[in-house]
Amino acid sequence: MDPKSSSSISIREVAAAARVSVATISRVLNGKGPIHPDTRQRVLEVVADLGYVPHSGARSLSTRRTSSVGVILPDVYGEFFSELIRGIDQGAKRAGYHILVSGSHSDPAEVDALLRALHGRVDGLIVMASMRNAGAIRIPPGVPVVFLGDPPSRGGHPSLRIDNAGGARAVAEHLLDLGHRRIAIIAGPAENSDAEARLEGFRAALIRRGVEPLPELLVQGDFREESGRAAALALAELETPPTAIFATNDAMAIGCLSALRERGLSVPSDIALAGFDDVPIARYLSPPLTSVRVAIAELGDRAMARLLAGLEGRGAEPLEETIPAALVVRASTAGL
Amino acid sequence: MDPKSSSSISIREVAAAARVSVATISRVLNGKGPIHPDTRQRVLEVVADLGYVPHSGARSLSTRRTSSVGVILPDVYGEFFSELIRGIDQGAKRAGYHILVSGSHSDPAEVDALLRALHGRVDGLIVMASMRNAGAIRIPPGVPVVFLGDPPSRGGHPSLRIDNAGGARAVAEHLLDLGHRRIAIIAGPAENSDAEARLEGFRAALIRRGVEPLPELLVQGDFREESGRAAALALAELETPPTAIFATNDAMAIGCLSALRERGLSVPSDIALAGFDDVPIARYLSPPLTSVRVAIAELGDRAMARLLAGLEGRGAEPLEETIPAALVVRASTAGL
DNA sequence: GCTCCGATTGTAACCGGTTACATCAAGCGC
DNA sequence: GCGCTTGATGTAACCGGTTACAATCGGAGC
Repeated sequence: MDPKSSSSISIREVAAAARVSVATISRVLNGKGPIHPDTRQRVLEVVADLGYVPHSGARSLSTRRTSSVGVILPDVYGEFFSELIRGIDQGAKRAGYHILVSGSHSDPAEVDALLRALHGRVDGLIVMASMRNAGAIRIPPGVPVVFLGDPPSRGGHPSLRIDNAGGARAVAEHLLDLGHRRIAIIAGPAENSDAEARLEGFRAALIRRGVEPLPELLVQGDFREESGRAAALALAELETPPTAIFATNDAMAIGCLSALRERGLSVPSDIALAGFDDVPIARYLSPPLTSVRVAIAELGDRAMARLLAGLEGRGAEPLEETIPAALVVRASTAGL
Repeated sequence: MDPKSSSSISIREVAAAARVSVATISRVLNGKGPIHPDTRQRVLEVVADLGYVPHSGARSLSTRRTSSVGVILPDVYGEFFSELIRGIDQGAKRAGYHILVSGSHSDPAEVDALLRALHGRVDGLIVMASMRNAGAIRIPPGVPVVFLGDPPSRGGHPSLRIDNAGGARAVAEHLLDLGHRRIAIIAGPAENSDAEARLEGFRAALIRRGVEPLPELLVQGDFREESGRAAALALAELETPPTAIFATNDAMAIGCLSALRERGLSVPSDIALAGFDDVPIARYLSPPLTSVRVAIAELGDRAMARLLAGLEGRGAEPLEETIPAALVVRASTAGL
């Protein structure tokens, strides 16, 4: 009723107030060992009275469990990471864990510093290192880690990835089935492994079907709307414009759409357009955008599940796991 | 070169290996107190050799500083929270802090449990509790906290908010200046304080200019695209449809746009449309969407700055701070 | 030569919990 | 009545760092 206004009280003070030992307080609060009902009652009253809250940091030190996991991402910007974090957080909460999130780590050295800072603060790690240079990351031995995205399962750590190639292949086959042969591709950032997998998956599918990808129909983008705009404008300038465009993510597809409309080109009658990611607004564009749906939150959730499995000893199952990507056909690629 | 493969080594083992005391190790690693160059050299070599990484948890216990702050959000879904987290993370990183994020806390009791679990794990908190029932949250005494959004500065904790009312007013005046008088409003979720502030700000501005908001032009939404669609369809059905629509967030405006186009109504010539948030794609819609730009990341950054100020003793300044919201006019509200 | 001082380093208490082990009393079987 | 088991609780070591205070040592000052 009148909690000490001072900073915080320790278990020993509670013990003194309840006229028992610290061990008893600890046991009552953790439901361990036999405790006399009267004692438990008294302890709980004192605890409530003093407004005592155990110091998790101290508890972690002696139990060697922090109940939290570190999440290291290349960035925390945009729809994708938002969903990813949501999935991870969801999985964490279900298991009573907390997540320590850190983003914007372009530099491997920075990631390294972060890993050190996290030592003793987390029980395990979920690391997404999309950039190529990620190979340099040194995971301290003995720490359970789950990788997201590209890095091959280094050091036997499990990894999860999105089926970028499969999704891209589905788009390619869909466009080919519609009769398209002059298909442009807007690639993502060079150092991004998702971007690369999508590009390669798409090209491979074209080739498999006997359609040679044309160099002049490959435009470099950076996954942002503006680069999609620029790409579309460049493609529209060609003497023989493509009949279809595959943007390797939705943001670029959106920029694309905006530019095509400006140019007076109609989608899909003049040019068909497909994206990747199936962001929530894809279906609300006009025309609604054909895209590839990836269960991003599920990716996060699975990652956390894998990590927790590792933490609790029950180990591996398959070392690599792939989250499926499903084609979602909408009006932007309606038949020719 | 051959770090022990075992889990982890302690400072005492390092001390033994370097033939010095633990105090010396600590001093070398933290740059405290005078250390003989030779000693420092030797210690650093041993540390590198053994791959020793200090246990942050233990350090926190004795220094009583965790270098991390808790971030409690009602949800972590969507563009808004993504940006917010980015801003917070950015501010945190600049100051060498980590962030413990937790979302999806609809229930105040849950938040309460979380606060307890975070005790001793974080130095301070950033709490966003948009839901009405948030008043029940009991912040433990002595913990620096910064609130985001609605809650009045309880217990003298500083709070930051977005200038929802101001932004909404700007939209209203813009539409009025364009000559619109029959203006529909798509409200956000009832229990959301941002939604309410936008709604009220808008209505107040209309009234101030002598335009009475009509009940039949007020549609309930939930901040999601689909509710925007539904609202637009309902409004289009009216005998006298509005000449302009203010959607209290962009997601709903996007749904709206999609429905209007489907209905064959042209924006802005048939109906003008404005949103709120200025999400990245707003400018790529067709027509580009008039919206209200909120520096969300800045909100997060400021919140962290305020919290850090509180942590370092240099206290208050104004207790409440408002992040401005600026009208961004685009084609969706071009002149009549 | 002796005292004093600063540089350097060690010792041990402490942060706030958990828990192995010890203690003590009561109940039980014989 | 005695040894043993079981229940309830206390004692103190330990988790892995930090740091106040003490100790040691070489040179400066007198």
